[in-house]
Amino acid sequence: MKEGADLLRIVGYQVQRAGMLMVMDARATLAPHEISPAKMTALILIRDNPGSDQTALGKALGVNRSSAMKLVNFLADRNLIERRPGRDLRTNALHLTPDGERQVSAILADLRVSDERMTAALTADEVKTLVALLRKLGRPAMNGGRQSL
Amino acid sequence: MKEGADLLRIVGYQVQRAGMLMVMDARATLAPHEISPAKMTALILIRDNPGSDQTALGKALGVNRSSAMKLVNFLADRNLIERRPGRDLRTNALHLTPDGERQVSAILADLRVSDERMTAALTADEVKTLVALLRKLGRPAMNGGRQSL
DNA sequence: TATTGTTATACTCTATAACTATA
DNA sequence: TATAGTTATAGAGTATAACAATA
Repeated sequence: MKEGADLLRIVGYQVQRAGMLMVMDARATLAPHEISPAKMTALILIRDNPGSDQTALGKALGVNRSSAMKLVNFLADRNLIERRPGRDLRTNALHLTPDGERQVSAILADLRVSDERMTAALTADEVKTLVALLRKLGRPAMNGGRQSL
Repeated sequence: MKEGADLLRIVGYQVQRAGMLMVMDARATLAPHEISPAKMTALILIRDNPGSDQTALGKALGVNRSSAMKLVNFLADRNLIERRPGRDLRTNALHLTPDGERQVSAILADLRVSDERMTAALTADEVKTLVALLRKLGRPAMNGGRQSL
């Protein structure tokens, strides 16, 4: 099936479709570790932001509190992370366990293999450009702070 | 929450995250039409590939036959598309109805507004570059047809 | 034998709403 | 009043497995 002129021009479709292909490969690659790409992302975010609470994790992942709960439960049940007392009595401070630290490195190695396979058609410069452009999406246009009409 | 060095480098994460932001905006924009971004994609694909069968539609969308069935049922129930006799007695040929043709144009207008809002920070050239790079993902590296070691 | 459509079923992911403890 | 965590429930979306009809 061919993508017509409209689909070729809708950036959201192109981004979403490429993302789907990348995630499908990542999912298959991570399957032996019994962890999904989204859960691996959560694990990495907790590692890089130790002491964060569940609500902040959810916001970073684009899901709500109760969905974040499920991710945290999954990771905690597998002893990859633990809930420690947070800044007040309502909040949990999320941290990787020693076992989590060890496993995240191993899984990350496999994830990088998948990522490099899927980006093999791009030069290093192209990858840099791609990521820079992706990170501009969903943000207001830059025009020196002046108000546009 | 901050994206650490690993997440910044994993292209699949960046693509998937940007795609999520784009799709979230598209979903909210299309909500009044009571159609999801994925279903709208299916509708556009059928319009641009009239006479295709359900299996081909599924492959184009990255889902299997039974999932494609649900999409086709949804669109057919709303009289946006119809199943006509296909190239043999097993297959359906999918076509937009006159009503579907009318509606797809209206929905597309709204979808473009969302897409342009989310890409407002990029120049026209940057959008072209972004789409070109996205379309290289998930394909083997180009090296003039010569075999790499 | 293989393919297409179809159906039933189950699983994953997510959201909503309500509740509690705390702020 | 507002916020964090929690729980139960429901709704999408998808996959698997089976079957009938056709190739």
